[in-house]
Amino acid sequence: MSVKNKTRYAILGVLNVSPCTGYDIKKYCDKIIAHFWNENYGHIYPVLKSLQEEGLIERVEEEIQDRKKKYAITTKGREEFLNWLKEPANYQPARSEFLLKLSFSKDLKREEIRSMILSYKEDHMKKLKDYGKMEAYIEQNQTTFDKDQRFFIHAPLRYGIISAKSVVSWCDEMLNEIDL
Amino acid sequence: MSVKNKTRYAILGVLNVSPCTGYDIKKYCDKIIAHFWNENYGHIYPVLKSLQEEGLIERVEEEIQDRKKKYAITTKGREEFLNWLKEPANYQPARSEFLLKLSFSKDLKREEIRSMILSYKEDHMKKLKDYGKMEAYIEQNQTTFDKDQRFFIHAPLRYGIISAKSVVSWCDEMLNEIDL
DNA sequence: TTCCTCATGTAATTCGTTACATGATTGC
DNA sequence: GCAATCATGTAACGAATTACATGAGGAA
Repeated sequence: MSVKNKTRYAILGVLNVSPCTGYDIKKYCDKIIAHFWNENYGHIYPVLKSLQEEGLIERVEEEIQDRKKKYAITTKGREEFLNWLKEPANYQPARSEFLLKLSFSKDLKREEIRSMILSYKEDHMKKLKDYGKMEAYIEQNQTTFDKDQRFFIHAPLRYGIISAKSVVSWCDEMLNEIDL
Repeated sequence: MSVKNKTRYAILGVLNVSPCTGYDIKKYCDKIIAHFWNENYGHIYPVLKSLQEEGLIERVEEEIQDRKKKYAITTKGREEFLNWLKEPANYQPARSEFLLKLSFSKDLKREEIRSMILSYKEDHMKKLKDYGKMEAYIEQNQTTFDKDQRFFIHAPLRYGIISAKSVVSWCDEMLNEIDL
């Protein structure tokens, strides 16, 4: 178990949806789950290799003609994946560079702090806009996804929306307070 | 610049408040900023050493009698720290193990998903309770902190409260939706 | 023919956590 | 005398990012 980590399960999870290549996995991360997960090639390929060595995934050779390496999850892999799913999610120690800066900002000018919060607010409003687009897309293509599928795409998205909204309202509260 | 990272600035930030030891820095992290930042000894001590080598901090020998190593930020260190403060906070790629699991949970029973969300809700309600206590403490000891100080402690705390509340309401929304 | 996307991988480095190791001091 | 806290550090490991390296195929 040379490389054992979160990536491991992210990969198994994607392969549990459907067999695909390392490249596809990266795309899935960037397109579908980007707002709460990220992966990079430098990690995907080595983990893919070690998962195969452990027998949790296997090569699928449809047409061996090309250089693509398509993988599928094995029974053993599915078992390990489901076990992981059922475990409670690990507590993740928070690390917000923004809050760290803010909490240390006593020596900055009021105006600098204002603009710091303002730009943070804008970032989150932009996020909100993106999420809105995604949500609209899911709504419009209701027929594409069945009700179950929709929940698993929609739920994390709602999470993003609600969180971003709460950040925006926090920003407003702080911008107000800072002028007093 | 052997060890250059966030820890670097977290340490400079704490030392910019007041000179202290590595041990004190750890305590500050655990007590004051734990809800949005964490550090561990294994990282603090080496970084402390390299910051000293770079001349950003220096030893303070009050009474050399004891084994304590008290550090203070230097002018050079303060300069670098303020420069960092003024830069916009780096975008941090999100990684939520909980959302990753949820989005991959299509093969779990509805009841399992319910309890997954429920326990997540409880975690955040507990957080909320802790934040409430801290907030009350600050309110009660208003005289201890001047208005400026209060803002920099209170603002991140409010952030935590607002965020946790939004998570709780998301959980309720999802628990409701899952039964439909 | 040039650029973009597809596609796979390695190496170097940095970053962060955990375990290990040690010992003084303080309060009960 | 014992436990808890104070106090400092190293080593090993594991995780994650970035840079590097390569090349095919298709579109403009």
